[in-house]
Amino acid sequence: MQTISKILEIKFRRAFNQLDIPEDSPILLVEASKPEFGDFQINGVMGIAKKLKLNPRDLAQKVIDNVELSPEISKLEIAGPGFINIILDDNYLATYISNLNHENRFGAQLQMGKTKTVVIDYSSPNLAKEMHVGHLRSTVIGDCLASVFEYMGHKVIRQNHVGDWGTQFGMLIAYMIERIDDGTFEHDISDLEEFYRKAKVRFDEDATFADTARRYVVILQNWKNEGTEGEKVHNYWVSFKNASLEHCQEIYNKLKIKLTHEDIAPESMYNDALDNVINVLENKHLINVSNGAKCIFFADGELSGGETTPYIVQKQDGGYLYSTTDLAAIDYRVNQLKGDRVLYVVDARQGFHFKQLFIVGEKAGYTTKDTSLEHVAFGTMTNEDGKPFKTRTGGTVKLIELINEAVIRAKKIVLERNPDWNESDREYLANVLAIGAIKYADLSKNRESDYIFSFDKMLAFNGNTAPYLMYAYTRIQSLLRKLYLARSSFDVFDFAPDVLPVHGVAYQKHQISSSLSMEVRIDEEFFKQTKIKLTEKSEHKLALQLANFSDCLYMTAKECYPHYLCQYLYNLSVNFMQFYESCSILRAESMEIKNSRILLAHLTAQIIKTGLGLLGIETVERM
RNA sequence: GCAUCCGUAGCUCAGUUGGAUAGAGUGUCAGUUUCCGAAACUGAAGGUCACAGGUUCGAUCCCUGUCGGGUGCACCA
Repeated sequence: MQTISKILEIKFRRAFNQLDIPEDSPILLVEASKPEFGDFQINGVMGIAKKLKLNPRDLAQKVIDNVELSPEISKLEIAGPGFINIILDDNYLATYISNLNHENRFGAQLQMGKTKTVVIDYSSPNLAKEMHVGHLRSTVIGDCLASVFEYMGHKVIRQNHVGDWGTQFGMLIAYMIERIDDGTFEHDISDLEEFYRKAKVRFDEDATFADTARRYVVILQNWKNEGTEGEKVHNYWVSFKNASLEHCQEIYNKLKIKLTHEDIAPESMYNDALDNVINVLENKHLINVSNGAKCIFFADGELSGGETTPYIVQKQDGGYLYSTTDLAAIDYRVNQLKGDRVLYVVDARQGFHFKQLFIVGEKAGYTTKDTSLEHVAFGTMTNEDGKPFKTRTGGTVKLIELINEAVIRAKKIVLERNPDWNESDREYLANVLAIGAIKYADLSKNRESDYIFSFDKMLAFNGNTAPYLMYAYTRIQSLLRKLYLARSSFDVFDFAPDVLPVHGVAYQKHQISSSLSMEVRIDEEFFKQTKIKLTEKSEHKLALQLANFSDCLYMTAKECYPHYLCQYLYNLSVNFMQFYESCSILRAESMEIKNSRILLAHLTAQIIKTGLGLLGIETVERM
């Protein structure tokens, strides 16, 4: 069993072969651009006709004559200058989506084919400071992509390449020790930003302090040989890092980001490998010394511009740079972790650096022909004037503040909508909505363009937003709940006997005692005994969209574009709403159709929930 | 200066190796609740795809140029 688009492609390729059309001619099978053009369309015939100097409509007709319709296709039509429109057979489509379920990941497993190892570098905050809004996109986009790859059956290795190295840390440790000595140090370092600011002030105003700070950096680098002071400085460094990582983890927990301690691969991890990076480059005669710095220069055309800027791997004072670390990281990710695709979810402004890095990495021999290093670039987050997102005074906005603000606003809205709810339910919903809104607003836009952040727009609760998708889901769940009679307060339900023939199950996902998180599911027996029947147009449309889930995931993963998945889920929800408005379920004309529609609704809910889950967005059962 | 990304409806955005009459949402206006959740659905209006050439059956997409904007370019990360 394969995706419908793949099956159609094979069918048409066979027809092409019978007409002696070269194997490398593209079929160009795509989803129909408009409903009146059917379900799929073939765009390739016109190009081929031109190449072979044939009349495109005649060729299209010949192709159609050679395609075996049954059982997938109900009708083929020639349209315009030589398009072929494909209308799928209702029975076939119905059977196809009947086979979509959790076990085969709604068809996504079909794409597994070759399992790849995907290394994803994302989030990667600097531990010297608290996470700020600039870290949001990398964190959210990277986490989504990791989930998608995993869901499709690939092996995913997350790499949180946190910044725990560099001159700032000498300064921070010096300040930390100073505070400990005068007894004013707080061990949790509750406000890292403030701590950094004060350390910087000390660094700038006091030359002795600055010298100490610089000395600590050197000590840190060689601490194993620096005796007890080295050990002391090293230990403070470790404890500072841990404090900072706790801040990060707090954010990850709030945002439901899957990163854990296991995924942390700090810059310092590569320290011992840096000498060797230089050796490798030198052995390959790639290094030139310029102004005392070790550089790699590029040949004309190698970078398609910007070749005059060298890639510096060692400063004149002997120190290494992030460019050196990044090379060591390539070696590790490709040769230790065995990554087939190595993704860097990093700001687009670092595009030039990655362009250079990947070329040098290849020259150094760290990559193979089969490895793909990819800069998954994203644009800058701006305010509503299109300017970088800053506080009124021009400072950086802490990520935690942005999250809290979104929750506060969501709470207000929930209170207006559901004044009769209890406090804990409202709070729970507000959290899910706020986090979902933040993530969806980001993920639903093409990651490569700059993105205007607006609380008002993302919390608008209508249109292409997380709340709309969540609403579609709750509407279906509400419908399914109606099909059950409550037997006890929360956990077990019976089907109403005249509706469904078998037992259903309901269970609680979370520990909180609330119907918000009580999910109703239809059990396997019902699936087995119910046949989907597509009679109405809106049912056909919905079914087609359900069938295309795995194609959507495939494209999302291929291009690393989460907005493909968002667009898909939005369209699915719209299709469902239209179906829901035009086809009565509870009052369907027959039991057969009623049960079929219940299954359609159920399947829709499950795919919305799964899709949102891949975006990192939770669902609720009521809202 | 070189490089790079962008310019699509009032606003926010889609547009999958070049495909049919360029699509959504929002906002505006007009409809739809004795019926499964109106946080919904239906319809109308809204466009010189920045501009000018070129390539071809066909260009928002590819090429050239112009205008306007963002970003990056030697020892920070």
